[in-house]
Amino acid sequence: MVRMVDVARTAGVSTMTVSNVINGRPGVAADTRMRVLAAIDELGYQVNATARSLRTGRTGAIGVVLPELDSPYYAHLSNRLSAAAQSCGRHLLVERTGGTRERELEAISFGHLRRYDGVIVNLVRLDSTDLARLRFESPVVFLGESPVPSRFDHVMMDNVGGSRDATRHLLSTCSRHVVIVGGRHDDTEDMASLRTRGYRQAHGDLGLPVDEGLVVEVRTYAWDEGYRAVMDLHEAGVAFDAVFCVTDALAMGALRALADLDLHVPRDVQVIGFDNGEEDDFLIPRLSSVEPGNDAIAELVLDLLERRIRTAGTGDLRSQATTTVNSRLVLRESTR
Amino acid sequence: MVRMVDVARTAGVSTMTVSNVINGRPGVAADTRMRVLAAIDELGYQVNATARSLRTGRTGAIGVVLPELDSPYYAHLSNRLSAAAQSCGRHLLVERTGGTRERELEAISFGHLRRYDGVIVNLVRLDSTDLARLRFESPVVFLGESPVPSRFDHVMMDNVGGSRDATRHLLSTCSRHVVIVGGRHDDTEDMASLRTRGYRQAHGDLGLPVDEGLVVEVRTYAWDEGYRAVMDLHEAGVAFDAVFCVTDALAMGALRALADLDLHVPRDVQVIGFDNGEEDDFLIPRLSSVEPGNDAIAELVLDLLERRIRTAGTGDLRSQATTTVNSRLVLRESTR
DNA sequence: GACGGTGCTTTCATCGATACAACGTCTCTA
DNA sequence: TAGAGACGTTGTATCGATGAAAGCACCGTC
Repeated sequence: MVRMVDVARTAGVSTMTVSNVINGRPGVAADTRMRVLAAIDELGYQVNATARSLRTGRTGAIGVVLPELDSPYYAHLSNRLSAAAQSCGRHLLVERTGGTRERELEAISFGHLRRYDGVIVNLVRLDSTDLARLRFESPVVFLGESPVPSRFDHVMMDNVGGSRDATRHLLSTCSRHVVIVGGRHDDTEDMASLRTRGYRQAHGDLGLPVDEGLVVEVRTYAWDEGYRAVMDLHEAGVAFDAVFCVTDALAMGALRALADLDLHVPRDVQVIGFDNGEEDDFLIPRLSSVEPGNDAIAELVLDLLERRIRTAGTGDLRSQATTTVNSRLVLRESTR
Repeated sequence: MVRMVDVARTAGVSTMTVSNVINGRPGVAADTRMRVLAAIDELGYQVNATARSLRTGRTGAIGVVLPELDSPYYAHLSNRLSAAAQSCGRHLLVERTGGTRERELEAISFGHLRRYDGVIVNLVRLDSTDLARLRFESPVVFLGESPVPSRFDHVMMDNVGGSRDATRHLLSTCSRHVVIVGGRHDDTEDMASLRTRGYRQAHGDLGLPVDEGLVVEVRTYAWDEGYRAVMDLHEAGVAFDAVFCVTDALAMGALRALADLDLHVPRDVQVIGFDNGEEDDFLIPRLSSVEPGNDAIAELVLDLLERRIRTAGTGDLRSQATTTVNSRLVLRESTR
């Protein structure tokens, strides 16, 4: 284990000088710098990030806490964030909670947050009261649907608006029995409820009643549940001529089920997803979807976090707010 | 900032006793333990992971270094690893290199590896000579195709065998002009070359020549390139009756292109992918694919890493080896 | 020759948790 | 009653880098 003091001895200087060279601080004579660099090279020295971090209180890393890593939405999100962070010279680490309360609590625990200079958190289980008693040192930006206390930065997509647009499109193109896969019967503040709210609003706007039999709840938001939902409806003899799925993965499952039932999309049944994943353009038929402003979200989140990190400790917290990013309906082949 | 010494003062003991309580070490009287726990609770104390890590040399985290996070394969892999690591009580962090040489080098640098107790690395740009001059303190397990010096643990899938099986299936079901999308004309040791090798072997086994015009190179392994490859072939007037894609994403693009060309799968053209992603079962048609043993790989990698971590520093390195996990062809609707 | 300034380098305390060795107290045995 | 051993606790050095402040040359100026 070669330490800074070893480099210093080899170069015939003090550790402070080595530190100055490493951190590019001024006030080191050119030849001294050369000697130090040579010693570093010779000994193969590398800074001990842990020691540095203990001393400075900074880690040089930012964290991203997500429920899952394999759903297309989170996969794209983490990739986007990572690429963006990289381009502004930051190290980004992704971790997964599995969507459990216990691990979400741990992820936002004081001790855990301190591992990073800043953290981006997407919670799905915790609610405002869980967050209320948190004392933060670490800059945090929240992402996602769960409401957070107003003193925190929070970026969310326009779940209600996006769903309303999607549902309205289905209703205005002569579909009369629009299923929502991944909807909720009760109205809380999670993703499913918000998207269902938009679905209800679209019906209300057009003076149409919502048939609760067309609101299908799911256990997960993955492919198989979308498939199962459509199959179950069909077996139960429920008539429908459009399906709005609250995620693209559900929509993929729904498309597959409709194909198995020999129902043509979009002629017999229209389908719209949510997330506008890159793969939507390659499905058969190409999937219409709500684009929640993915790029804008990633950029905004990093921007807010960067600002928090800069102003950390100054007590300057004027900018906290929940920002809602506009969504946009992208129509492809699965709709008329 | 509440420190251990604050807890100690409040509880009227020394920091060592607090440390013993926190780390569940024996030799603390029951009532002392109670007082310490009460003090911890009262002050809201949380261990400073950085300081602990500096002292012990352990971080409690293991790292996963991947080229991308949004390709279905890596997304599933990271999710699997994370879930498995969690179930054996370890904290897992994922980072992305973007597939650049520079960032891959940084990721396996001595200083960077020390951030973790152990690291799982999937490289795509570096070769054996880059790795040759590395001195590791940190336990590392390599994943993926690039060959690594024999002193390291390395888990890879059976790229050649899987591709051979896939190609053989296509050839033995009366396809005579099998395209490989994502193939390579020259033979190196990267993923594309290995999978092309299997493709060539299958031809050789049956005494058939390989038409280099059917070996299509790609820039990335994502959807759009699969689409483009098939479209280009068609526009060039190349005749083919089967497509083997070296990743599932490419295959999705290929399926989409074939649909646009009004070619029926599998009647006119058969398609096989590679990776056996969960979404394959929901594509139209359901995609036949090579299952590379994803679960086995994740389990094996963590197991090897765990062993490395345990034996770290003991100089006990007998177990290094390249392990190849068996692959298996999963036939669905895109093949006859 | 004394003085002040500048440019470079060193000294030393510090960050917070851990582990070794030592210590005092108590109990048990010879 | 001395000696050994177990038990619980404490003092202190340590991990490796950092930063404030002090020290030391060296130069030009009056």
